[in-house]
Amino acid sequence: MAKDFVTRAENYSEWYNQLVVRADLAENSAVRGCMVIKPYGYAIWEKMQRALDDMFKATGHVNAYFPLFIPKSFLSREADHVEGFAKECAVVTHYRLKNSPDGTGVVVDPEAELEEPLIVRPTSETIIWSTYKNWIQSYRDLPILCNQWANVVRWEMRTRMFLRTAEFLWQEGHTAHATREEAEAEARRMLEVYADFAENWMSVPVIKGVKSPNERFAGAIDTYCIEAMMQDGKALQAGTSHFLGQNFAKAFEVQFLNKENRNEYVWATSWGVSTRLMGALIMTHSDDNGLVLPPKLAPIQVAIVPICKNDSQMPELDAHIAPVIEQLKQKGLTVKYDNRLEYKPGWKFNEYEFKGVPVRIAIGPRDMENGTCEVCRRDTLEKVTMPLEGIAEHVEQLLEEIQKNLLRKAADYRTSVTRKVDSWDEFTSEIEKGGFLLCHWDGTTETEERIKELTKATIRCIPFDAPEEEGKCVYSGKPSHRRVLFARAY
RNA sequence: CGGGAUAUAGCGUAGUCCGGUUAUCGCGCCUGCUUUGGGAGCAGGAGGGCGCCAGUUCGAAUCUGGCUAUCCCGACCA
Repeated sequence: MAKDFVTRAENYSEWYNQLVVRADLAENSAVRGCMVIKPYGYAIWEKMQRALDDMFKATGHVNAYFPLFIPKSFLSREADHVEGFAKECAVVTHYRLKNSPDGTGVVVDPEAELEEPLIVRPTSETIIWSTYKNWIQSYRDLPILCNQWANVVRWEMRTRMFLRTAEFLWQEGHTAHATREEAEAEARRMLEVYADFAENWMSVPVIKGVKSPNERFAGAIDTYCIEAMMQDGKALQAGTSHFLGQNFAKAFEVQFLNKENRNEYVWATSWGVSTRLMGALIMTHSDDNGLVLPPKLAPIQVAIVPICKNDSQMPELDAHIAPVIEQLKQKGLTVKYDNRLEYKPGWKFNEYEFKGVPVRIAIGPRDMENGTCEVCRRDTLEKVTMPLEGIAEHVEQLLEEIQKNLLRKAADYRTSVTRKVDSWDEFTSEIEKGGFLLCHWDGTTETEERIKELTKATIRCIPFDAPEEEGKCVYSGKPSHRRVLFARAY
């Protein structure tokens, strides 16, 4: 059968959407801009959640849950915050429907208008800080290190599966601290957690840095971020951590009594990653054969496909393979044994490649005779026939190798599309090729916006590890002390 | 909200310019037999009235008007 999507479309986004659909991850919902995450896709998200949650707990955080609805007045308490989100809010104005007068259905009951409209949270800073006000009186109540797993709604003009949906799942951490230093350190620490997760669980290399003032979160003093590079040369913001200063504490009157018996405003951070990470995962590793998943996040780590001459042989193969499955499970691996008779082996091979299963084992009559099996790794599609003896140990090592290889491959790719650019001519031609451009920038928002206007490139971040280096702004020629990271982004 | 495009079976599509028997083909689905080491073969079968509304006409998937939805490009954004 002809492969019907894998010839990479001219249009990368078409390829991506096809890939998502074919890999059984998600589909568009009947609700505009919303996404149905299918069981296989959700299984990946659950693995991400679990890993992240463990990392949050290990850094002393606890989970809580806050309301979906935010009174309109709360949102407007912090000026920058409301300005940033006002244009994309879903608003609840009524609480009841009634039969329409002409009998053709139901209409909103005009009698049932809310006194104050409710906003479906686009993020929870406001509702949480209105709550923290009640939780905090003295320095003894600090710090508060809370996280919530939730859904949020941002009414985006244009949506895209996993990368920008109207409703999305995420976690948002909201912490409260007694000192500026402690809050800043917290924001930086959580960014490290995200970078660690991206690289060691997702095999997605990221660049850590700070956003330019223009790209800052609405209401933040500083926004730290991790930036990833997708295979089509576009950058993707994969996670953010904000140092909020005392902005929200002031907006919601959250003060604490310090050791000197004086009232002080609380210092805040917030940080979040979303189902967008799944978009990053897909766009970083996938190839024309389908999804490629890092072993640590793959819902199925090993797929075993028995091959037999006829139906009656299957019980014999089942018996032969049962101990192998057992050994693999003993190692804590997730194994899918697919002995369905209605699909042929070739079909199954393709199916598990679509789904990104890291390792596939095939065992047939020939192997039964020889005591062997065929092991195929998804990242390189390399096939090796080897003894069944010790297969569990081998697979365990292979999975680790694949996990590392994916990161290495992605990092090599990123290196190959990252270059230093020093002139405006070069910038305009190089940006067309995609990738990261490391350039000097004069530090002004005017220049940044002008560059965006002319080239669609934005400053992804000012990398933490950018060395001090004298140079001239790639656009204005004004002096600069370090290079910043430019790219076209999702 | 501006520019462009599309809407025919569960999915992907032909037909639309130039109206005319029973709306095309592929995948998938159902039945049977043969198959099973890279998406099996053959035979038979089920399923749609062409996004919605109105109009023109003896006759509309096809022409006209309106509406809706989706996709792409902008503006906006994690």
